[in-house]
Amino acid sequence: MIKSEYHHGNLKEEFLNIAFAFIQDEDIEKLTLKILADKTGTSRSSIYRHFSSKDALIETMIEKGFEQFDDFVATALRDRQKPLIDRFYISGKAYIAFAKDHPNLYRLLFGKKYAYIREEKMSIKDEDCSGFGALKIAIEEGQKSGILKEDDSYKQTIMIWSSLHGLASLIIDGFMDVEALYETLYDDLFKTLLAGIIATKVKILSSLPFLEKILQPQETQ
Amino acid sequence: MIKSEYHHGNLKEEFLNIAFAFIQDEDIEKLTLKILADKTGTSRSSIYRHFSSKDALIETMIEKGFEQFDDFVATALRDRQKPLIDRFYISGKAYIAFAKDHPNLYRLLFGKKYAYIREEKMSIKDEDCSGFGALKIAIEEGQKSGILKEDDSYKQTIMIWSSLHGLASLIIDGFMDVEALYETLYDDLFKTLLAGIIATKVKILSSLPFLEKILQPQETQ
DNA sequence: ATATTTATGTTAACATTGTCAACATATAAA
DNA sequence: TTTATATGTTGACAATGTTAACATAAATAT
Repeated sequence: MIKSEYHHGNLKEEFLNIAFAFIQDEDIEKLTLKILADKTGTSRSSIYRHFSSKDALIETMIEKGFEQFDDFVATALRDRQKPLIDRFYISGKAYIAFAKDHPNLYRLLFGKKYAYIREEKMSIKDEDCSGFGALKIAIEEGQKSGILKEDDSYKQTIMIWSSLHGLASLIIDGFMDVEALYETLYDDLFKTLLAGIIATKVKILSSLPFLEKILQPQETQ
Repeated sequence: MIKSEYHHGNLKEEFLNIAFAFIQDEDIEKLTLKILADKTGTSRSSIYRHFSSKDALIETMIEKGFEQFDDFVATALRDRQKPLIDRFYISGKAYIAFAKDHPNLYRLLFGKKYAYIREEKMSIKDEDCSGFGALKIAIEEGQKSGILKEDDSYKQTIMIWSSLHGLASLIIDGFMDVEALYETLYDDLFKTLLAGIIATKVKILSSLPFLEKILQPQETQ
């Protein structure tokens, strides 16, 4: 493929790369077609040869973003080598870390504006590839093995997810000084939520020392 | 005050009223100066006689919005007639209700874009008037009276707030079908969070029947 | 009362935005 | 070699927030 002055050669991917690099630092709202044009050395309207609109580019970003997110968050959940409780802990921490490391992308994925894309990507249908589905499956695994209380797994998944989402959102949206406390907050939240779904009569394994107390059959402290 | 053709008379307030009415149905992003102009029968730039910019109008909305929010959410928290646990329950439910009833306003108040306004309004300084401060005070009240475990009240406040914020956000931002389940979810979340902060050896009062189980000194179930 | 100042609204212009039609050129296919 | 397709440019469009220059009503001073 000869490098020509006129044809760029790989514009579509470069648009996406530039856009992802951009939201690493700035909100997606600030991204303009002019910025994309300038950084690629093309004109403002060249994007329309590759995306039907600016929104279509963003929609593609969201789809790719969810793949990144799901990989990063759900991989630990699926690792059957580790104790289930540890997988929850690690995966939840990865969730927060992802939001902290990519706040603008996280907001894009879980904000209101493009909720319709999320619905497609996170739908229950693809339980094994979405992070949400992976959590639900892990919860069901815990119920079957007796580690977790029998309950509506969908409801429990949402409850845990919502708490993670809340903590992540407060951190990245600059709510008071949550960020300074987030590690302790995460541990506290994890313990509390775990205590809410865990079965009490079963001996449960974890390699995480700080969890020992709640993992022993409960006594009034 | 004579009604003139040229001078409107009460434009500033009317701009705010129209803007609040607008975000009852649509996102703040969709509000334009043209809309404000048309609805008041003035020109697009008349707003600049009352606000230094469009953002300044929105900032005023946020300040007023927080007053609404704090009133709606924190009033129950301060009502010392009721048992403390019930106040938590009612106030948390009001939090969710506010978000559900005014999703665009809620997003405006707790989103990233105008976080700097929130910092002023919610600062620790005015503990008695902000909803956040009221929750913190109520938690401290619970600790002093022995109902709640001794712990860092600021940290606990954030933990509870973040869970509420997470549930509210998932509901209003269209995350799967959370809205359909939210009442059950709220009750479950409340019980779980309460179990995490409650003192176990004290007899605690509530007029809420469904809380009885966790309010009795815990036994393995 | 009259004159002056201040408050409030209008008009016209600006740069910036996303978008599109008409055109241009490079690559691929016939 | 011709034709078709893919990809990029140019120039225009309406809509946006904003500002300067102007207009008029209301408040204040004389």
